[in-house]
Amino acid sequence: MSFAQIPVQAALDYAGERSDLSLQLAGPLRAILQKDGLETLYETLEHPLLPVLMAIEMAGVRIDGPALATQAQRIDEELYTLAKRIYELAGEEFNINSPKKLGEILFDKMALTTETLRRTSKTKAHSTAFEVLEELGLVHELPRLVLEWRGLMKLKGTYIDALPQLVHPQTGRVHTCFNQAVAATGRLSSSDPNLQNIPIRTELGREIRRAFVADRGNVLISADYSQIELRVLAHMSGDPALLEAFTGNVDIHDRTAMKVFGPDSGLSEHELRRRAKIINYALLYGKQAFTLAKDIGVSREEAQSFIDAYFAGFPSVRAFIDGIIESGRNTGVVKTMFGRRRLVPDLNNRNGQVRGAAERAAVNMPIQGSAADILKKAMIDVHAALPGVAGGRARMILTVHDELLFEAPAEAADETAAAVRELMESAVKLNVPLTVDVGVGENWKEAKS
DNA sequence: TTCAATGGCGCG
DNA sequence: AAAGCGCGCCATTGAA
Repeated sequence: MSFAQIPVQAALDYAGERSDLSLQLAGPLRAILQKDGLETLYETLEHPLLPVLMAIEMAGVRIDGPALATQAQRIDEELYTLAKRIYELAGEEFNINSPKKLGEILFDKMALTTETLRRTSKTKAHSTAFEVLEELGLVHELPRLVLEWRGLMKLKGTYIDALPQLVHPQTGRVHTCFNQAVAATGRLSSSDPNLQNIPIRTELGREIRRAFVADRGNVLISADYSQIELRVLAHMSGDPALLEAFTGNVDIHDRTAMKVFGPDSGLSEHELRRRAKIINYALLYGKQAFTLAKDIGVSREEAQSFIDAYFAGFPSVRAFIDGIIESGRNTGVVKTMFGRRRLVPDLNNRNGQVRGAAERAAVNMPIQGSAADILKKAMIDVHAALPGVAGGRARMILTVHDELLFEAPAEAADETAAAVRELMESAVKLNVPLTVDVGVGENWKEAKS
């Protein structure tokens, strides 16, 4: 959308050139749209979305800089303490941020080993990725400390230190750039800065998210689609059990737990739901028993039996997956509900690894892409309605795949929340209801209730 | 100084 | 790491 990545002088030179090129390209590109049956998608979705994205970018988001600065100090102290201990255990000082140096310490100097050799894909060096350090952590303290150090370092470098520097001097807010033609599935991406990967999963992460705040007198309103990809799956596959669960407002993870683990597995409700959630979101895209076993802490054989039970319980899902791969192999293309296309030539690749990866991507695209289509439609509808809501004082300020974030005067919070929920839930008509969770708060974390 | 490749990891 | 998918950004490394 913006010139975020283009140097100023180049942008000046480029502006005129881009206008001319756009004009030259319009004809040929229109012909391609027509040939591929994409004119409706363009006219009704992508083109109307453009001004919405521009409005969001210009609105920006307010960041509580001092709050982040306070965090930075505390993190620095923890990092210093951790590093000192790591150096003691290693018997020398080294760059913990360098996988190369860390590997030399762990595997050469200390001679730690993993069950099976893990090498990085490009350089065939010893991997020091999370799973490796996690395994090494069972027998030694140092890798555990390195993981802790990495977690702090990641959040500090990527968010705590970086975000305050990106506050625009004129607006006092952070303005991202939404990229409309990057993701292969039709999703939007966000860059400079990326506001679609703000932390939330750890306590420190949640602290960072609390630094995304509303202006004085305003509140933030978060509205996110509940399990939208699974609902899209229910709609597209027509699976009776999935349709029934969503229509009857049954908790989908509990339902999967029942189908996969049975009524008397002996597991706690919480553990059942946790495992079922992983299964729901993973199996659809081809997760293997090997990886599932690691994720939920069971044997490979048990994991395989869960996978078998899942597809036995949702038979149309199996057929849906196979159908996408089959038609993709024949036509070279997979599509979303709205007709968005992704070319998948590698479905016929003779290399099994490459072919397998292509199959998983091909199955993922119609689901992830249809969810993206739906959110885009909702964005257009909501943005069009905002002038009539809360006296036109509510603004859309962010979009994150299945969530929209708004800023509105505190006294208009309820009115705005209700309007947003209604518009999002009725943006698209599926064979299952779309439900939206709405929350209000002074900051983003609080608004996600 | 800048760039690209790499390993690694934040989010949905 | 890869043997769920989709992204973008960080620091390091080596080269230009």
